[in-house]
This record gives sequence, structure tokens and C-alpha cells, in this order.
Amino acid sequence: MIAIRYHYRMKTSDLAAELIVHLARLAQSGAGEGALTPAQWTALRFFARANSHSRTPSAFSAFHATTRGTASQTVKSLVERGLLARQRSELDGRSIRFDLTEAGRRALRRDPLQALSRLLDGLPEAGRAQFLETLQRLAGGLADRRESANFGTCADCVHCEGATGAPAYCRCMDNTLLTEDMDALCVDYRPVVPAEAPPMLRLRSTSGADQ
Amino acid sequence: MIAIRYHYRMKTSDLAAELIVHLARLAQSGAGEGALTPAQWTALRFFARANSHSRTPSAFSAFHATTRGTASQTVKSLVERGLLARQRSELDGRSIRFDLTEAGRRALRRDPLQALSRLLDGLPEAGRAQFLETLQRLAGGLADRRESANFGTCADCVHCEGATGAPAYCRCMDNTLLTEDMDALCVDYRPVVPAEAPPMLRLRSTSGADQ
DNA sequence: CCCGATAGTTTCGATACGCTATCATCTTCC
DNA sequence: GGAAGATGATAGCGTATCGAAACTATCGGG
Repeated sequence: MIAIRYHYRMKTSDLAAELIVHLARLAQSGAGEGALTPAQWTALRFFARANSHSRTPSAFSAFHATTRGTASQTVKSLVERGLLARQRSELDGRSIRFDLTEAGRRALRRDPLQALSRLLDGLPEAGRAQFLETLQRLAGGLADRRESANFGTCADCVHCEGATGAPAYCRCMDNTLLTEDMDALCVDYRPVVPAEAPPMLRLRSTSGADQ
Repeated sequence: MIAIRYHYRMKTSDLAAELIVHLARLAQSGAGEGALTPAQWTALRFFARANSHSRTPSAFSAFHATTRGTASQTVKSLVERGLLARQRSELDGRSIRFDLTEAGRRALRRDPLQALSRLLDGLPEAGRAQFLETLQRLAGGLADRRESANFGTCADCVHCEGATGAPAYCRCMDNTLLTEDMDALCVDYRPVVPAEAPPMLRLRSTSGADQ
């Protein structure tokens, strides 16, 4: 009685994956007119959210899964627009840090992604928390499969020490953490739980993944 | 005692929005080598999932939020690769329908998005269902804010009549629905519930949104 | 039959994006 | 001090994507 759906057996997981891509496209398409390009918006958001020692072109290239050359171009365009300020590091003469200018912070308030995040604000509270957690799990797992870097915050990073509430210490930066850096993105982030152990096989063995 | 986070007050909804974009980027980046481009993958998926009267360049351009010209190019490239078959409509001499070829169906099995959907398969069942529902709600809401078209299936479409289980009738196509078209994407989809009524204010009044 | 609207296609040009060098500078380590 | 490696910047080049505009074929009316 049921006709064979010969053309494409739809799984809900496929549907969800397609929706994610579709959502991202719709959300970014709002950029429009004189605004920034998708890559530029992503960079601006990154430099707004990364901790001080991660606000470098190299870190951004890792985050954005591109080359340092490309990342450098994107950053340059933002500096030229006056949204980022260039600053040499005192510790390492090679390294350069970029901070958002006041104009950069203002621009962020016109981020086309806000249409999406406002929709998310309209969701029931409980669902939103779980939704976010699922997204984070997926991002971790995907960053794992590609060799691409995984960015996260100190909250669940192996380098972080110290009881909750007390000033935290980061083994990696070898320094006490500033409060403002605690929930900022960090290049050196390594999740306490290794990202995707629970259900399934790991396709690649550990060798070759981190080289 | 708490330092002012002067540089960017992070909301969880912003984080979620950024993660969606990031996920989409990572998922699509897997295309690599001799494979298709992101736009081509999206088109191939669309023509695999849309019902027979929606598998047209115009419908795809609406779905992909682009122009008919651009959509036509993307489709052409897929025909040249032998992944889509071109077919005139008997009802309307202007309209042209594209169906996946056997090669097209084979290509879909190498869709880079499967890395993401496989991760989704690893999620706990309950969470996945809710995750999907949230995504759909967001897609509907976002398609609403842009004037972009909203695609969905007969399940919750106003045009669909008939008790569950019985063969359904679509007022819009003026025809009884084939089983295979029931859960396929449709251009004429109009959600029963008007997309984004429940929780919040509508920023734009109805005028101006649909012009 | 003519007119306006629609579907599809094509051409043209602009832009975004990305990669691969290549280079200069600086650090680190021997 | 010198070699090796890392960081950032830049130039050159290719491709993806896109939109506007022009064009054809068809449909639907009057």
C-alpha cells in the first residue's frame, strides 16, 4: 500500500544538518548593503570574544579553518575600516594583537546574526539551554573530524585549575585568569571530556590527528 | 569584585547563533577536492527533497534566497555533470522539472554534510527530536523576517486536507497527494501556525514585511 | 491576435574568498 | 652567533558566487 519512496529516504539527522546550513545562510544573508562580508563579520565576532592571547591572526585562521594568509587579509580589511586596532605584543615581538575599537563594538550591534539570536531569545528557556549544549557538542565533534581547531572557554578546559568562585589559574598561560577572560574563547582550549567518546567508534586513530 | 566585561557581554543566544554559522561552515568545508561546491550541494539536496512540482529553477531560487539567474547557473552545472535530468512539464510549456539521475543519487551518498548528520545520529534520541524542532522553528521565523520563502512539508501545511492515514488532498495542487510527495518540500507550503506568533512581539508590523 | 505576466536562460561584470608562494621579523635552542 | 621554526604581511592568481539586464518561449486574458 505504501509506495516506495524511491527518490530519497529522509532521515531526521539529515534534515537537521541541512537546516543548520540553511539557517546559517539565511542568517548571514542579512548583511546586505554597505555592511561587512560574512568572513569579516566572523572575524569581528571572533576578536570580540577571544581572550587577549588569542586575538591574533594565527588564532583566527585556526578558528576559521583557513590559512594565515587569508586571515591576515580579512583582519587587514577590518583595521582599515577602523573596527580593529593593531597592537604589538610586548612578550613576543612577532605576535600582534588586535582589539576591537569603539567603532568595532558599535558595528557589532548591527550584526546581521542578531536576527537569529533574537529568535533564539524567544524560545522557551529550558529548550534553549539544551539546544546550545547540543550545538556545542556538535561543534566539538566536527572540529574533531576535520583536523580543525576546537575553541572553547576555561569553564571546561583541562588547563584550568581552582575551585569555583576562587580566582582561577590557567596552567597553559601560566597565570591567574582575569575574570573577563574566563568566558572568552581560547586557542589553547582542550575539553576535559575528549569531545566524542560516548557512543561510537573513532574513525581516525589518535596518531595523525594532531600532526 | 567582578571586573566589568567591557569588551562584549555574551548572551547564550548570541553564542548559539554563532555556533550555527560556525557549524555550517565546518560542515561544508569538507567538500574538498573534485567534489561539488556548496551551492551545488545545496541544489542537489533540494532537488532530491522537493516534490515534483517544486523541482524547478524558480522554486530553488526561492529556497536558496537567490535570483533565478544564479539558480539557473547552478542547476546547469549539475546537469552538465550528469547529476540532474532536465524534463519539460506537459502542463506548462514554460516550466521545466529537474530530477536526480542515478549518478545524482549516488553523489548524495558522498555529501560532506553527512559528517554532521552522523554526529547527530550519535545524540540521545529525545534531544535530537527537540533539536530538530527548534531548528525548524528558527528556520520558519528567519524566513519570515527576510521576505525569503519558507519551505515545508504537507504535514503542517494549510493546503492539506484529509484525515491522517487516508489519502490526503492538497487544495493547492488540486490533486490527491502521492505518498512520496507527502514528506517532500513544497514551494507552496504555508504553515498552519503562522510561524512566530507564540511568545513575543513582532518587530515589524505586517505592512512592509510582505512588499 | 495582442498584451502583460511568468519561467527559464544567458551574458556581463563585480566581488568575495581562498590558496600558494615569498618575504621580513622575531624567538628559541643549540 | 647561527640554524630552525614561528608569526605576520603581501602579491598573484584562480574560482565561486552573485546580481542586473537582456532575451526567448509560453500562458492567460481580453
